[in-house]
Amino acid sequence: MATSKRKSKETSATRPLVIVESPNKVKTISKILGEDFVVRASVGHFADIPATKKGVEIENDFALSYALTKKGVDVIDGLRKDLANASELILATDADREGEMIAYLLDFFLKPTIPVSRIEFRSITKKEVLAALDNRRQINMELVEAARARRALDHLVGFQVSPVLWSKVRQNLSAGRVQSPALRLIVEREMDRIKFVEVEYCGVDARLEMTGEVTAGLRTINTVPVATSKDIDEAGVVAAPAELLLVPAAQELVARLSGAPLTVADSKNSKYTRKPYWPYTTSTLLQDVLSRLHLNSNAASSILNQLYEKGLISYPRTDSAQLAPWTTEAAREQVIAMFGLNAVPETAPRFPSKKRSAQEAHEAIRPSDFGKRKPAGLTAQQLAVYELIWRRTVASQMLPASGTTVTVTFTASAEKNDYVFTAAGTTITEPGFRRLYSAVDDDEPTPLATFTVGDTVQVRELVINEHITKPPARFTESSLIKALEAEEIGRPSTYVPIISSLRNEYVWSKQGDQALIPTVSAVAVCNFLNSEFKNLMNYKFTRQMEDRLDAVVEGADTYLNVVRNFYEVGDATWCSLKATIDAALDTYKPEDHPVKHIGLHPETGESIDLRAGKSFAVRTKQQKSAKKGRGARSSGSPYFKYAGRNFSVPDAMEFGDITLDFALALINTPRVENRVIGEFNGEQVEVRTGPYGPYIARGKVNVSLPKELDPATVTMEEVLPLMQFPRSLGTDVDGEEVLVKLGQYGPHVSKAGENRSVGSLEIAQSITLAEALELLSRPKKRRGKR
DNA sequence: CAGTGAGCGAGCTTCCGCTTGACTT
Repeated sequence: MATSKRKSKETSATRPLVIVESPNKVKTISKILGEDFVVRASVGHFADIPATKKGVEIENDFALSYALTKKGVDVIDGLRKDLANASELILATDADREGEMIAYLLDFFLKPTIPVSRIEFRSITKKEVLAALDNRRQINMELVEAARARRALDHLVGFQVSPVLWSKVRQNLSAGRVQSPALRLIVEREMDRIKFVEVEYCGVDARLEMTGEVTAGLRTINTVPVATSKDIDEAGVVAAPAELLLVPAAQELVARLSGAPLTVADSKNSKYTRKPYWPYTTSTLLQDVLSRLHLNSNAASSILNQLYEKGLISYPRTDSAQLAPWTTEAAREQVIAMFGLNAVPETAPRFPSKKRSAQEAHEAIRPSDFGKRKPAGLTAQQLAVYELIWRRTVASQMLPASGTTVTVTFTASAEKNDYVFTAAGTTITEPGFRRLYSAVDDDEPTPLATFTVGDTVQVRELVINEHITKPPARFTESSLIKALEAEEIGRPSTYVPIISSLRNEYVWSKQGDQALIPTVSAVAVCNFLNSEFKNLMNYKFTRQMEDRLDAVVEGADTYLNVVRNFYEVGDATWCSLKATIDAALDTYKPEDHPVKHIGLHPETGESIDLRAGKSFAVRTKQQKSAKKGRGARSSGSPYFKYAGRNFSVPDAMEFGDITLDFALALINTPRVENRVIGEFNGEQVEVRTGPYGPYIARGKVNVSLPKELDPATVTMEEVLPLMQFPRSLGTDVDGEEVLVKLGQYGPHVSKAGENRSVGSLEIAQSITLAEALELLSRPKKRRGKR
């Protein structure tokens, strides 16, 4: 009998073709299936509906015509060749709605004449993949219909509502099912911060006279609770029965109580238990990585992908925290090896998603091999992320942390007033999962000394702590992802792109800070959408959509009915999108809706209103991505009008800072006219003021005026040093000229298209050829985020 | 990147969800 190996090669023309989504899965699955199968990848979606209003043919029963994407043409070409030699086609795309759509589109574009079947597996193990092969089915058309409905609905929202923004707010803006509620979260939080009323309050701590540091905090005065931040709301109102303690009263109190001992009135024990954290999903992992490693979400997400490509972790885009049985077992074995048999619970905990929209097509994010504790060849950041994943997954199989929390109550009396202080501490008897993992915001439990009821303790010192209530924190990339996931808005593969997309027009951050600050445009768009598109801005919108799609999957509803109801007819869930759009176009008068009424001019009484930029200035997408574009046009910035003049306000300005004082200062700043200050190399040199401040224009070269120079008085002599650029440093041994230039990204050296930043103008002025060549020989820095 | 929005008007912008690479200074 011929060896099976040779046989399979000879008959390769009849091997089944298995198609998955991720190219990174191909190798693993090939290894499992052996040479009897050919495994290929679709590389995600390879076809889409056109990105125009015609993407959904409303007049034609909302038909969708999918066409191959640029990348998809090559993918399908390759797959066709593989198909020509295949005995059958097995569609093994992800086990979720989009995966079913991709399977359907593969079938649609490949038009196979051989048998076709669909299989699914949630983790790539021999057992599961082989079991899947024995469990063939046909493409589930209900799932496909639901996916089409999702696609159509998103397209309709994006491509019908965005143009309304162009006509009512300003050009170049966008709206979408996911991005618009995300924007609302950020803008609403900003408004909460602006409205926030700060309140000063005090606390009093008694440091007890005993060995070891014990501090008891004042809780009540004559049974009236002393207000803490949690008793004070955003409007500065204190919730009864708590009352504010202010500095003078606190000082009086301290004077009165000074020297008085505290009596131990009560000591209560309660059980302390903390369950292990669930294994990571994309959302929880991104949150943890962002808050621990201080990366932006793009960087974090690419590290996850790198670990995945190296085969060190399971698939990084998942909404499931579930572990496959063998993973659970491997994690438990790891725990037992490290901490003994008693460190694992009798039955392994399970982590089924509580979210209706969860598709759970993959496992939780976990190490591929628990034996790999510190894989070699990783960067410090990659290792740190791997380590987190390893710890969290293994810890998920450990015992809860448990112990006892003691709360001791002390009393003191002075001048007919009764004062109650409390102190609390926790003694851990079983550290459990905490031996491997604790969250960033977990408090470290500390034990409290033992007190006997009836004893008295001397007070070493009474300390007054002054506080001011803090406004709610702005969203960070991390907390935004958390909020989106909580509202079930967006999918694991889109959390990071959504943030990038918001950063395009709607949010910005200060250097070195993670807080997301909305632009003025963001507020304008949010105000408009809140007023005219309440449904879309409802945080429940996506959940409502998912319910409707579920009905399609169950066969209780159809694509046409869902999409038509959404767009044209309206029903119990939705009012017609078309009617809403028409109403907005018809009745919304932008002039009646300033972004903000700044105030009245104190002398003239004239109203000063902030308005979004106008439509005449448009920056094309090509220009945004710094490709060759058409003429230099920029996005209109917000402005206010006063006394017939327009005053622009930077779009990236904190909304709360756009006050009447700010406006008056702008109005009173003398205007600097453009001014020719001299000539250089036969070209006129002019000082101008642009949207980014004053600059020097010479021919086609623009250079920002350094801050220390005043545009009103600056002389040719002062700007002469700026005129020396671009400057030749000479030629390298290979004959290439080396230049120093002032460019869009600052001063840099340049040789044959290679560029390196030189950091400062001073260095640019003094740099030598040798230094420039040294810089150019260094590896390129990765392009950093702003 | 480069304006102090008069008027005219053509032409442009835009979604979410799957995947990887390629990546300015």
